[in-house]
Amino acid sequence: MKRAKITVLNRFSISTNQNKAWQRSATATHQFLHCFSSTTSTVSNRIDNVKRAVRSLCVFSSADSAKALKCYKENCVFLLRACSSQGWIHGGRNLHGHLIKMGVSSDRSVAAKILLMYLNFEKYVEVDVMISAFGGFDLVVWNCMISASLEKGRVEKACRLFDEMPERNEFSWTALVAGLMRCGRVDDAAEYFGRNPFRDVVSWTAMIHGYVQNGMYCLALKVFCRMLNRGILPNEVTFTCIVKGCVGLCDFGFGKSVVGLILKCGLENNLSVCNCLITLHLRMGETDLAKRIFDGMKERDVVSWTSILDVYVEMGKLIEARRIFDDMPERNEISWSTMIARYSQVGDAEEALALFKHMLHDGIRPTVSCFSSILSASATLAALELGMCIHSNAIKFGLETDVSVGSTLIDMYCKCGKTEDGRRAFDSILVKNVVSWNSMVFGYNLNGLIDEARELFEKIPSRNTISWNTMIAGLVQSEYCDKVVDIFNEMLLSGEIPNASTFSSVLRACATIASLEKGKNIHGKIIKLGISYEVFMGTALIDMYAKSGDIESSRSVFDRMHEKNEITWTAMIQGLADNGLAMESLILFEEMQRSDVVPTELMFLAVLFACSHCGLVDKGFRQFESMEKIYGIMPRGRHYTCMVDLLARSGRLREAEIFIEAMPFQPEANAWAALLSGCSTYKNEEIAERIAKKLWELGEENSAGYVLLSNIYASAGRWKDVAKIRKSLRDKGLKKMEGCSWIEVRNEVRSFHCEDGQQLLPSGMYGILEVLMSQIADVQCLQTS
DNA sequence: ATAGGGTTAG
Repeated sequence: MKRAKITVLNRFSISTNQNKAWQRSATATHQFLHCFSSTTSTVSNRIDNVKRAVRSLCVFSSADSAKALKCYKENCVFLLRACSSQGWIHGGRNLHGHLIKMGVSSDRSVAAKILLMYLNFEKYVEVDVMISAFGGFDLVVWNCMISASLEKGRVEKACRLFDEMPERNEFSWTALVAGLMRCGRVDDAAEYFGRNPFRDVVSWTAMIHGYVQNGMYCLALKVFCRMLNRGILPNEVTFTCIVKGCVGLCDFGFGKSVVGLILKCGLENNLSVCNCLITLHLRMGETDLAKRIFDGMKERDVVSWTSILDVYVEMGKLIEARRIFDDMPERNEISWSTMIARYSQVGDAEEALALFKHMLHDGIRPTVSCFSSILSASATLAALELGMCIHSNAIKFGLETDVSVGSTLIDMYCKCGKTEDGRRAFDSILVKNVVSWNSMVFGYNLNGLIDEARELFEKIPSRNTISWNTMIAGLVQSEYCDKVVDIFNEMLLSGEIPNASTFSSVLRACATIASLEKGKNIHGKIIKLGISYEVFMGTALIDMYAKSGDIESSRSVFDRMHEKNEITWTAMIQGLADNGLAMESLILFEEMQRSDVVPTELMFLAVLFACSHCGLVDKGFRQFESMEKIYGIMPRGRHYTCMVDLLARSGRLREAEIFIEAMPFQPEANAWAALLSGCSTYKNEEIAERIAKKLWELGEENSAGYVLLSNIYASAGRWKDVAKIRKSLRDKGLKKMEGCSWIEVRNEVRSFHCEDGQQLLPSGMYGILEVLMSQIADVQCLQTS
């Protein structure tokens, strides 16, 4: 197709004496042109191509040398293929009419292309006409029929046609093998290839390319070796396929041997071979060699330029890449795509959009991937207006029904908070795949619409691991943790294998409900499946064990993890501190400081918490001061609250009060509460009242402070003040934060709230509670006596 | 003669 295109351009440049010709075929060409411009008025390049082509057609009429006839036929073939691939059925019909008028439609080279076009459009009346023009079903017609059936994905029909053929030649076999490969029917293709009596270089290449196409690079390499052993000499097409296979497999050792073979065959100057060698060397990390190949090329085409553009893009040299892009003699949709994708990736959505507009202006039809990359940039930046602009263009090109464009549209709208528009994008997708379903479920989850997510999840025709992970992560995020284990079990029943990402969500849920039994069960499954302690999952395990009170298991997971990030360290340090092992927590923190990990804000929170629970006031202060001085981390409200707690717990109430007063910003309500709590422990009514006054003045909406103060009054027997506080709590509409406890009974978590009546709980549970209460009382008796 | 195999991005 590309060669034909160049011919069209060449013809255009020599078409000077064309007036007479133009008049002669005026009606046909006019109709032809009109047809194209009316159906594709938005795409200027199609019209330009057609205009050029029609002019070339006209030139032929005035200068009918053999050379011109050949050119003319090539132009016809180019146009017929263009009509086929672009789905321009009206253009195709008109062109056919034109060819009849010019008396070339019965030429077999042209007729075959017309036949293929009608087969592609599935216009069987016209197909019959063309077949009778061939004089019935001859070998060429059969081969065309097989090719066309496979193009449409009708594998069974193609095989039937092939099996029914009276005789077959090398074209029949290769058409079938290549077509089966294109349809992903690798085994069938291999079977037919084995039976092929005409195994020439083209058919071997078709096999090699088929394996590469289906990502089976290893097999591609094996077939290539087999071909060499049979003494078949690879040609330039074989080399382009096998080099692509080496790149896919990252087998650069094999790649180097292939380069040697290319030199032996004397194909090192072939254009296509050089083009793929640029990519091979880029992927091998030999960017200098890649550049040298490009520089040494005698002839370069748009693929060469796009390949070298990619070298600079991959090296992260965006400015140089842009310079190459601007200087390129010719750009195609892939060159544009490459640039736009890179600008989108680095978050320069504005430049991506500018290039996108420029591309449209140049009459290049944007590819699906172009839309996807620029839309995902809009999604990341939550740039709704930009996304909508791209969306309108996708509609213009009829690509909003495409599954991958649609999926990125869903993502973009949902990340911008426009869930309904996301749903509309979802509904517009013509043929949905699991990615589009997952995107929509993710979108609902993202915007907290957990019921909608669940409903849609149930409707997914064939779920994959990502579908389950998305749903599970959504439930964890929306804090429906008790439902997570149920859905996880459902996943296991469905036969889907969970991965590290699944486990990290499920463990987070177990940690939240502090369900050690369930957590251990999950850990068992992880071991059974042989999943290694990858960072996120390992950290979730540490957190689950720590939150469930099994700090020994938590630590043992931590010690067995090979790769740790700052979140892992934080989880362990926090876990130790929370479980009363404050000293161990501090020791671990110091161990971490000696390694390369830089402490974070959250880590300091855990450390200060540990200090406060150990009564290590001075150490706490040293850490607090080191935050800003050594690590440049500004302490936040929560850090100050920890410090207040540290002082208050050790009875240094006045110091705590001064510390709060000296804070550079408004303290958290919890800071006052911590101090009040200290006042309560050390029975200091004086400071407590001052703090309470502050709380009143601030109009603080935090109930904990009031409750604490009322407790202080209660313990001092000041019942009038207690009543006053309770009234003010009621007046402000504040409710005492509801306490909640839960236990696990036979693999089921049951939660209690203080207001739960007996009817809400199964009988028998209260009996257990009574036993527990008496055991607690016994322990207390022992301790006091 | 006509019909079969290709390289560049994500």
